[in-house]
Amino acid sequence: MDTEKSCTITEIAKCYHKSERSIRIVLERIGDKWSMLVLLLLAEHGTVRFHEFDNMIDGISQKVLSNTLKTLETDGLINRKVYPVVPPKVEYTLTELGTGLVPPVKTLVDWACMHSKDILESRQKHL
Amino acid sequence: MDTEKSCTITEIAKCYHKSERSIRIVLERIGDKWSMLVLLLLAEHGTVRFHEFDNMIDGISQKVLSNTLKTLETDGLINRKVYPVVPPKVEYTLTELGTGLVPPVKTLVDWACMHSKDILESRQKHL
DNA sequence: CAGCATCCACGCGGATACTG
DNA sequence: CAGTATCCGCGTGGATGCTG
Repeated sequence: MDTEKSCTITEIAKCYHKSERSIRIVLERIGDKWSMLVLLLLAEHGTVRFHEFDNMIDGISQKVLSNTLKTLETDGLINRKVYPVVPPKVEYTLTELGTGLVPPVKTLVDWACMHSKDILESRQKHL
Repeated sequence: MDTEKSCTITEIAKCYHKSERSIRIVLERIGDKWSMLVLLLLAEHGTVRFHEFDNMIDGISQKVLSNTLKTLETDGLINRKVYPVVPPKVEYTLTELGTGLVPPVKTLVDWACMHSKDILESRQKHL
């Protein structure tokens, strides 16, 4: 019943507030501050370690990075591979599912880049 | 300097935390609870009035709907047309900019519909 | 190195009541 | 009809310090 074959927006609107809806999950993941950035960095670099994320992403804290990675893993979008060595080594990669999400997200980001001026101008006007 | 022609993710990662970045603005808009639903409903219905949104969208409050519409207007994604009659009549439509955002978002929503099972299963596993 | 623990501030979203 | 006004709870994100 929650297979969500009914993908007309009008249908979705009637149960959108139920937080279990996967559409909400995906959109929330996209909207949370860092998830999509992590996803796209993985798409660009293939394999990334924790401290590499920390270096690449300016302004993120370790806790938030940790949470972001954990949630992405829970949602099946990234893999976490731990090497049993000292000092510890952990590598993150995209899953197949995560890889599939990259193109649509990239399209969106490209759109944002192209129309940044329009949006910022509109904001200026309405200030 | 904030023209954001540099659209490699690695570049974006270095200034992503600055909230003025339009990429963040767009992703936030997508991530906030109702904006994309409103956008897609407009894409499906063309013109929608305030109380029609209220009826179509289950679980939204008037205040939140009002805020959502206001922000979308500020960002230049929707138009607000007021008819000077009693009782008041206000119609919302997509702008050109907003119309352009629809296809990428729709792609994302379709992806979410198609892979909802995968995500929910993965969540189950990791609970 | 790759994190967890703790504490805190802020803002979003929700509920309810009121108005031009 | 199409909103505003007010109040409130909660969760996200941030800062700092500690650990296997």
